[in-house]
Amino acid sequence: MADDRKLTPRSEDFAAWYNEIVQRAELADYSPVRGSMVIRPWGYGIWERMQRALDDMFKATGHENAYFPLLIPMSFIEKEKEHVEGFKPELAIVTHAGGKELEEPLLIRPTSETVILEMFGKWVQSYRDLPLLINQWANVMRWELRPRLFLRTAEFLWQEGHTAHASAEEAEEETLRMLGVYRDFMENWIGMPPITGLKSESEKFAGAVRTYACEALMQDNKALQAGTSHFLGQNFSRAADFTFQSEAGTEEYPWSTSWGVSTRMVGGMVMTHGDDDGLVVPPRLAPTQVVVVPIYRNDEERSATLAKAAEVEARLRDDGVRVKVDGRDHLNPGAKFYEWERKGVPLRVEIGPKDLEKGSLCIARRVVPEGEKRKVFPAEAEALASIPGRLDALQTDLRDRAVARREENSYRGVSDWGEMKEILETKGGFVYTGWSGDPAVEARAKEELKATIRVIPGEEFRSDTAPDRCISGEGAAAHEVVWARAY
RNA sequence: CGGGGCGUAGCGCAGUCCGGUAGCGCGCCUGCUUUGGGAGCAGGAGGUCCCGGGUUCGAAUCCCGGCGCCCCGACCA
Repeated sequence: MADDRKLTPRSEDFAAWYNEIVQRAELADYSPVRGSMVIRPWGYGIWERMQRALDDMFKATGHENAYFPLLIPMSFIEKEKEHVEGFKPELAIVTHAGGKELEEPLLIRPTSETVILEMFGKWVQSYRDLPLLINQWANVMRWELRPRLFLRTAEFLWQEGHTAHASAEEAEEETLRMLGVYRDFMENWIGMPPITGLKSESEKFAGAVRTYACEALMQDNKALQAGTSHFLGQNFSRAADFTFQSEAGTEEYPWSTSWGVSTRMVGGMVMTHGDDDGLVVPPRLAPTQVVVVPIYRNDEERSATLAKAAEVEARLRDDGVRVKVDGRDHLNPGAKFYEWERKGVPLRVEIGPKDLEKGSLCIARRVVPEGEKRKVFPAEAEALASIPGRLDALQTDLRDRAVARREENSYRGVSDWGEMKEILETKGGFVYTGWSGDPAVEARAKEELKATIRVIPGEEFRSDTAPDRCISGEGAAAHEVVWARAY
């Protein structure tokens, strides 16, 4: 960077911009262990807001939290053939403990289906014990070859929901319900509107019957898989020899689901809303929604503006606003402005001698509406009263802008391979086409275009006119699919 | 695992080609003056120059061997 106070612009080098913003907004830092990161208070505060909102949504849909162990016996994961095939390359395995080599290696969970279903088997005897609706907040480890802060780290934080049901229909319903919860959360809390749908066979979770996913489009027009919900059929209950007695008296394997979202969503938030000045945190996720900066030239003004700042803080806190006064004396106001803008705090209230004199407050907005100025100067009472509404409006505005950007960069009705190639190699974005269902077409796209089918879109995201031919030119379209380059 | 880049003060870097005992900016500490968009001045603290060997009177610099990190790719339920 020419000026190390400024970020590399997104247009110049999006990856560099992303790395700089994550560190300079103090979201996270590299740790001594390659592939692992330290989540700093500002980043963790955002994750905590995400957790709280999601946890409420899980509880509201009947789930309870539990906690299962970090270490899983090697033999457990080997019980489900596809599962172990899928995960083996990225497992971290503990072979020694207590100064001795272990008889059976223990793996650090990459996900917990195997151990959770094993335990479910001990707890469930009858259909009356079903459904079992469990979630856990945990860390997992997948030894990724190429880590990226938040987007792909060896260790990451997530939640994994695991449920068991007496019927396939009920389990499928649960799978879709949680996909909907994720979508709702991403739209209304992160302001990161995903498209949702089914994964193709080649992209589904190892061991699942069907995988549904939320796919969001980042500002560089690459897709981010932001959450998945799996219908596991009876695969994992069979592997764990988990059975129950049905109402009819027969012994059956339950139908299970699993679903997860992770700290990757923090990366998605960065790449959805951040700009060349820094991070933009949606109000509902911001650990601090309003920062109050006092401005003064002498001790008298200092005490007067600090007193007013405390008053403003108390008033906003009463209104349920997360507010903080930045009373640091060794920084001048400009330095504070830049810092809080870089960290993405939605609103700033500036209080100086002129405001005290006029009985007004300065409200500076992190995101400036088109054609307007950053700062407005309403009378104090009006300013304070307006803040909750301003936060709500920004929350909605961020989402609406993201929806608009997603749609502007979605290309429907593409029927020619060359056209798809042209889009993916230049602008990027979501490309909707027909697909015969032949995996060879996916393989070709991956090789030639570095693109994959992100989802077979759910009904609501499908085009008005269903494509009739496969994008390969060979055969009829079995589905409409969405292609993109992805993280 | 392939390609590229980089390891020198907390951070960002120069110095390395051409060997001579370590420097710049930011940050940090103290004081004074400042404070409405990244303050100024003065004084100050801070370094196994990634590690190990070798060459040399002398190595951040040259030679050999390691290690680590970042980026691009392969891979990524």
